[in-house]
Amino acid sequence: MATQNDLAKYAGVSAGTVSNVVSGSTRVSEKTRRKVEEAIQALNYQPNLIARSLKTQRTHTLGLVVPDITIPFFPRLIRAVEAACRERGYFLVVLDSQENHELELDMLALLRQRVDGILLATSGDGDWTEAVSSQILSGPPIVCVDRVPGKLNVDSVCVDDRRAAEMSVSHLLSMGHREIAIVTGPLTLKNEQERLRGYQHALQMAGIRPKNSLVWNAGFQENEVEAICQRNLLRSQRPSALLATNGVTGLGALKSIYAIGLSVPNDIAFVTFDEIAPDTVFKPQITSVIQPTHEIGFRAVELLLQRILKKEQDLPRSRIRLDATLVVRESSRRYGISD
Amino acid sequence: MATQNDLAKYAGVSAGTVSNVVSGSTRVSEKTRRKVEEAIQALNYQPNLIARSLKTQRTHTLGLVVPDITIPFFPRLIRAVEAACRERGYFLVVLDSQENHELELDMLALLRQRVDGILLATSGDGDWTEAVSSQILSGPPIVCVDRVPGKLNVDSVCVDDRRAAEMSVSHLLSMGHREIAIVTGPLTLKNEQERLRGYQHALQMAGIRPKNSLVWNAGFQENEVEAICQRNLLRSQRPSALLATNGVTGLGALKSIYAIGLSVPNDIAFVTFDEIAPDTVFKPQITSVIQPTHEIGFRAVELLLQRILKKEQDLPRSRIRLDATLVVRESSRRYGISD
DNA sequence: CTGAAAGCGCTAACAG
DNA sequence: CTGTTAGCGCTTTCAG
Repeated sequence: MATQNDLAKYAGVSAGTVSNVVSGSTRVSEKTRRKVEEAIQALNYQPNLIARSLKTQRTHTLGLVVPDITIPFFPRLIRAVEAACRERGYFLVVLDSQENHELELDMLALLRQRVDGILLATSGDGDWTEAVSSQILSGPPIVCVDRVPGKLNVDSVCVDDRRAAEMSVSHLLSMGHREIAIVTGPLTLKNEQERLRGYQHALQMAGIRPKNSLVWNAGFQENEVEAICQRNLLRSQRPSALLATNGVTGLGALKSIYAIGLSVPNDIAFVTFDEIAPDTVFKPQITSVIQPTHEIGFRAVELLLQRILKKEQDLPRSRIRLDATLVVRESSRRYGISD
Repeated sequence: MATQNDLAKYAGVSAGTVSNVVSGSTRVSEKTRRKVEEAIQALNYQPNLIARSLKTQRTHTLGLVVPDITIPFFPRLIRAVEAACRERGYFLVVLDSQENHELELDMLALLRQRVDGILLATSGDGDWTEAVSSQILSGPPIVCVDRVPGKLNVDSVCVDDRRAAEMSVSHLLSMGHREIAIVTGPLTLKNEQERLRGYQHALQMAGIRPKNSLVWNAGFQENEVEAICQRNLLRSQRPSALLATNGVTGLGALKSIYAIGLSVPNDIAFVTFDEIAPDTVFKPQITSVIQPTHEIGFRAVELLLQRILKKEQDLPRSRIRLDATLVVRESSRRYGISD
């Protein structure tokens, strides 16, 4: 691999001048620029990024930590973020914390020296103690995407969780349901709190008093979700509709519905946040709250780069909220109405 | 961030000695080692990886390029590879080439300076001309996983494609099918060639002459797959069973079966390589060839690290083949037999 | 506009 | 066993 020094010798100029050409400085005459560019061609020069990083203290790389790469939502988010990075000339490294807070903190630590900024969709499993938070916040800037820890004071980009939940509940109400249960993920996440709030608010607006017995708070462990759903579904008065606030509880709830031998939507109507399977082939097709993945990714990268590049002016915290879309499919169709 | 120099001053020793302690050299007395370790604690020292890389020409990082992160198989593979890397103390960066050969080559180029070795599951879309190949092979060592380009002479780890296909066909034969079609991905991939060969071989063993009209060669573009399948399924003599050689053609085929209004397995039996949806909830449940993802990932990392670490002895090319498992579910059940 | 020189933080000889 | 030294390849003053 040729170095700038080699170029300098080949072109008969100094190393500093070569550097100026390579980094596109204007302080170089046309003539020498041309000479250096020839040398670049001739020696097939590629700048050494590691050396550059050592000098500039910038890696020109962003990190994205997702909580579970096997959930279909996250690959889509990854693609969006990757596209945004590519557009801005940044390299992206993706890590999967496997819904494990310890691992997540490890990964954040690993990223610290390797990236200029971090996009974080946190695991639901997190404590985010004061100590941990300040430790993390002392590293490269962070923007939370999709999943926002309740306690951490950071920039974030996600959907308007409350409205999305309200929309889902309104839909179920309009289908004639009055007994609507909700199965949430961990309430340590701001999103889950908001989605729950939206659910409660929509019910109240419709003159229905939310019942605690219809709020099923689960974590993100499959077994846990299924156990909680099964237990509740087997009780004497089963709700006529169920809203899951994310893909994990959605899939878990659906599994438990089937395990018990109920069918959707005839025995129980079902709506979930996020897609949990390819939507055209498999039955039942699930009514879902779809997030604008692409926009989330782009806005998050944009925000993060602002933080990175304009560190001078301490921007106020941004909480960007985007609109989600409810896609109505079979699983919430009115009783007894079929294809 | 404290540097080794800071440590040296704090501990009253030289920088070189600090380095010896940090990199675990034995050539250090107990006493000075202790002094330095105290300094490390006191100053909360973290070695600077970039500086280390610049010096050692190693990043202690591996790269994994997958062709489509939205296909459920790849997130699982990523997890396995990530686990293997973690176990060996390596950092992993994952890139998604989106089934686009140009992008794939770009990414390979980006990785060149950032990793010590590359795991590649190639896009089906690739040409791998002589020029491109030698260009790539001049970079860090590569091991292909799951998908192997026909032309590229590299180490690889994948399932025994031929046997897996034979197994699938045998299963369909045992269910009474004689007219079995196959829908393949691009035959530029060694795997697809092998799977096709396995299909043909299994038929011949059963005394059935493979027909060209039952070999549907598609690419990895959804539209393409669906178009080809639809066209063929609408012909006068429809096969009674269909084998898809990967998750992409599998999902495409299934979509076209449904689009035409056929049902599985009553109108046509169906088997595919790889899982294309969560298996317990959605109907129909699909009979699938399951790959040992975990083992693939571990073997691939192991092989790659051998290449990286033992460059002296020019190891011969390894082609590791592992056994796949056929999981029989509804979609290939015998006609007229239901739950 | 160009050259010389320092130094980012680390490792790896090599003396002592 | 420890200190000194010379870079890895690049950017960035600072003189000229």
